[in-house]
Amino acid sequence: MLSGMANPTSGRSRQAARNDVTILAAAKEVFLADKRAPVAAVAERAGVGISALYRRYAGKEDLLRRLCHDGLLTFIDQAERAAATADDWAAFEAFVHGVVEADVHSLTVHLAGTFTPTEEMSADAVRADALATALFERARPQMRAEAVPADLTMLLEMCAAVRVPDPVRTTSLRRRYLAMLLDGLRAGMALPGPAPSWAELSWRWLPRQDPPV
Amino acid sequence: MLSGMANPTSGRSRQAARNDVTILAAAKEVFLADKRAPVAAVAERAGVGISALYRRYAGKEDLLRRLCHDGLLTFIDQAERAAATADDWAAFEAFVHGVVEADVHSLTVHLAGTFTPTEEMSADAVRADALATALFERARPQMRAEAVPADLTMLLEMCAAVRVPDPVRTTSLRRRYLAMLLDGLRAGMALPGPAPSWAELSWRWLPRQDPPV
DNA sequence: ATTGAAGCGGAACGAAGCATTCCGTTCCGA
DNA sequence: TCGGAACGGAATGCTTCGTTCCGCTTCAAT
Repeated sequence: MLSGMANPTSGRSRQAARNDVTILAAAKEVFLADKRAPVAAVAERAGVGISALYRRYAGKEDLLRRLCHDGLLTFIDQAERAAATADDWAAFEAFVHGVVEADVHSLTVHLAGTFTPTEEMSADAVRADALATALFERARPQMRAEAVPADLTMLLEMCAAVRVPDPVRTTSLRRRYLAMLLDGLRAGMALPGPAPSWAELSWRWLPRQDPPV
Repeated sequence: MLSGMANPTSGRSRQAARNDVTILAAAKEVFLADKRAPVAAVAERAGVGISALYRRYAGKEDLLRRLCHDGLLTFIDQAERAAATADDWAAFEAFVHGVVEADVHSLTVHLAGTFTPTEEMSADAVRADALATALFERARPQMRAEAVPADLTMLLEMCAAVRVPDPVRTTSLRRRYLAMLLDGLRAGMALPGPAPSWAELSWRWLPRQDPPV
């Protein structure tokens, strides 16, 4: 085995390695558009057969879990990068922008509940929450008085609801309404009703079969 | 036929008339929670058999259409009531509050596309849009410069995305974030990217089978 | 050249889920 | 007493999907 794997663009294992990322990217696209999409749709989008997919993942749930975990890691990454920014509000803003841009929210929250989470995932979720809360707290002095960290979750949720057929336009529009939301987060009169508690939002992570819209 | 229908709370036709509203209310609840819910779920929620439902509607699509049309009429009604308010911003605010409170948005936009609309529905949709735009225009002087009527659609969309298992709490939280959104609609610096056009938002009314999450 | 197996495509299979129909029953109203 | 409106719910037939299986291709080591 002189070469190990000789040709960089050819060879069986090269193709296989490329399929790894292709399938994952296809899965992200497909499940972002429809979280209930069939597995076959992912394979079709990736331009591979179903076997290529089942060779890599034990089943649909396994793929979903991987996708969700990847999103969670992106979330954490964005938080850590943004935390380096000196200005408190700028750091918070950079973080939220990064999360919205990457469309991470749909991958985590919307897919959560469709599989039983790993312990590692749960730990990462806690870590992600801690990082996000820290960023929020830094920026809080510049927000209206009633703002709480749980509001961040809902802001992201609302941004994820902005969706048109064209993905590029979707991103553009999300920027628009994120700006509005952040402006609303900073100024205004007293907000009606009690703020959301963490408990009220954590139901998303519980296993469920029902498809809320 | 002395009595016509004697006992007000009993009698076959009385029960039937009551089922009319019961089924419609059940359908609203069920399809609000999951627009892809099976017809049987509606019957179960209403506490009736499936026949009782199929006696009233030609099929699932028929029921969906009816539900959507009802929502559209509620939307129009809210707009007309709000239009009577003298203060321009107060009128707009009352309208949006009313629509969010009634959770009309999910009934119209989210259900649109799951059936072929009636001509009457299309006409009502145009009428609804005109009324909403008028309300918007009246309040526009108090908004940030770039605001356009299409923004209203997205604001409602974002409010509809606020959802927790408890319906009462959902309404409460929507009030909270609607307040934030309206504050953001009024003040702030320049918004990024072009505003949405009507054409970009009208795709929702086109027949489709895909379930965008 | 041979060959063993990794990778793979896609048909086939079996389990669900669901809209709709059908039939037997109940009970109002004359 | 009786016709039939209204109904409950099982039965039907179809579609959708996750998963498995079989045979083919391709690569690398011999």
